[in-house]
Amino acid sequence: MRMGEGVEWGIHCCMTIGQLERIGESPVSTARLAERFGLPQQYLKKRLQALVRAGILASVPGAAGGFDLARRPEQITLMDVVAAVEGVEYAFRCAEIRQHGVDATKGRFARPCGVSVAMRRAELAWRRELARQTIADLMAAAPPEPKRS
Amino acid sequence: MRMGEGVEWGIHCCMTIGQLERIGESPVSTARLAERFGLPQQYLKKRLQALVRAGILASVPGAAGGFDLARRPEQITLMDVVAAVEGVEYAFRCAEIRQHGVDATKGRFARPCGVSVAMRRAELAWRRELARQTIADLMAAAPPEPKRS
DNA sequence: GTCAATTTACTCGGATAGAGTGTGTCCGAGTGGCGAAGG
DNA sequence: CCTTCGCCACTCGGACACACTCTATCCGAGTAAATTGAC
Repeated sequence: MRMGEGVEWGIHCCMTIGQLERIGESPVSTARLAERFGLPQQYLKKRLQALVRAGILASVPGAAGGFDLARRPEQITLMDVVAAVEGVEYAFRCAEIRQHGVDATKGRFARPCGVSVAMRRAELAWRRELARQTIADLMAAAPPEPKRS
Repeated sequence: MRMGEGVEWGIHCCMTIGQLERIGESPVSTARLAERFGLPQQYLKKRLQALVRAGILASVPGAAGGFDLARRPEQITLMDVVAAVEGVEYAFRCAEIRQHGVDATKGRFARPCGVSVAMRRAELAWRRELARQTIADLMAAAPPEPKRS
């Protein structure tokens, strides 16, 4: 199992945008973010669009455009960013293979699949922990952003 | 993010092998497991080999061969199976993009990346929950295995 | 009838093709800033 | 000097190729059981 790198990009970009917004340098263009992190500019933009659709970032078109935080950093959790980039589906998808076999006697599987329940419980713990941390928390722990070069 | 279906297969197969072992029908061949779940036999075998390498299953070659549980069901956690099939690496891999940019002033990033810490904390919660459940637990909650057809 | 060697059929194990998802790049539409011309 | 119009450069947005991982399949090596023959 592997999480796309877009998650790391999204979180760091949200943090940077929040920090730059605080010192009045917003909106922030993808060019600046890409330079800041050494990332492919076009692809980064594509990924940030997903955050816009999810209502985490707000895009500002035009000459001095860029991206702003759509909500206050305290109200953006890591879970929000992960869901926006990776999707809201569960990583474990129960295909109900227990009913596909020849022994799938009627009524044997009325109860929900125990495997699915166990896996979902673990993922819920994961999501709960992600939802506990906000962008603001990470901003507070990160080193301050230097002025524009 | 998406978990491979091999995880579901592996867990269900471990449960079935454990149940059949209990009534003296072991080892269990991949042919029987594939028929039981309606899965491609060859590919299922390939996936179970990963469980053998991880020390979860034991392969018995020969005419009446198949797979056995290498440990007691109480000592096989869902975390073991997931790690065997999906790998032990963390889903979130910190690429340290914060140091790749132009502003990577020396010493600014002496502390570990907060993003990495937060994501790892969430994954640890996930793994903890997976390690809490064993194959034996799921076997107890599942319907009993019918005799060989 | 018993034993042993041989055959046989079944198993696992790893190496080989095909599809789906994620990654990376491109070009077009739209908007705000800037400059020049006119009043 | 101020206002207004037009141009332009910069931005976002979505559509188009490439690479990699996951999925699926095939064939070969090895082993235990079953068979057959001799004793």
